[in-house]
Amino acid sequence: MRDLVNLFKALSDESRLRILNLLVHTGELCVCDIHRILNFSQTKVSRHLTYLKNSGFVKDERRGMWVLYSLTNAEDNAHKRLLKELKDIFNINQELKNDILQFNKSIEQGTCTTYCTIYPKKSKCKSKS
Amino acid sequence: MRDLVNLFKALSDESRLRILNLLVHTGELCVCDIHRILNFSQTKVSRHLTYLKNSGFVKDERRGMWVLYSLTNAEDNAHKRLLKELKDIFNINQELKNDILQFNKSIEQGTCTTYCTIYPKKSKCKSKS
DNA sequence: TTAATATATTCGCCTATGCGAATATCCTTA
DNA sequence: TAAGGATATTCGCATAGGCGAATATATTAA
Repeated sequence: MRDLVNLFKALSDESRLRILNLLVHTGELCVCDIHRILNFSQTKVSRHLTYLKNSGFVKDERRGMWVLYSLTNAEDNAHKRLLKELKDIFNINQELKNDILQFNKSIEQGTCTTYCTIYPKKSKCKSKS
Repeated sequence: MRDLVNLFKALSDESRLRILNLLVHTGELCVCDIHRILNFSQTKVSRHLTYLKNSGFVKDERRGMWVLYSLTNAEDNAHKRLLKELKDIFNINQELKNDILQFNKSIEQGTCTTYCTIYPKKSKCKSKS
């Protein structure tokens, strides 16, 4: 029960939903990419990522200088269901589409650290979506 | 976006989830039934019902002395999806089952105002679930 | 009109949490 | 080891929201 409430709490913030939307779409991103794409202060991004990590929605992995964040594999049943639904809800949300456009721009302009510097080979993969 | 966040905020509290679970299961209940079944103070029940009403999850209807609360018909797409998922999540949650047991007890003992006093004819219907 | 029951609201208090600014820490490279 | 970029944490402040106690309001019945 407490876990369930905490899942909803993690989703109760517009900044966190926008971050999750980006991670759902891209697979993984470093902090500075989220910072640039959403135009959030670095502190703000880091704080919300910590919150999402504690809630179990995301995990982090250090890659040299950078820390990459991505969605966790939901083991809990409620988590699994919510995540699935969340993806659909993101898909039908107009406002969130703009964030994806900003991500695409960062790929085209070569400013996306995750896919242009850390994983340059994956950068082309982006055209698939 | 703000609407979506507000839906999640409404679900970010254990008391509200327990109230919603009861309403999902029973269809509608008056404030005093929720008060007795969940053993919440009357103030607490009223406060959370007001919150749920403002968030769009429930509606109220005065019936003489009592005010009956029930789920709204979700018009919004995200609301519709969340509600559907919520019902499944409630179903697989062990802790919430006890609240349903308490409701059943109140039916058997004749202390459920909604189905023994306000709608006595519906009281038998309860055996269907 | 008065009493009783049901419901809503207000008040004071406390905690959670959001924010920016500043600072600390970690990692790489020179 | 020093510099610089990336990330995390701390601090001070403000607001949201949870709670119980008390109070107000609404409705019914006597």
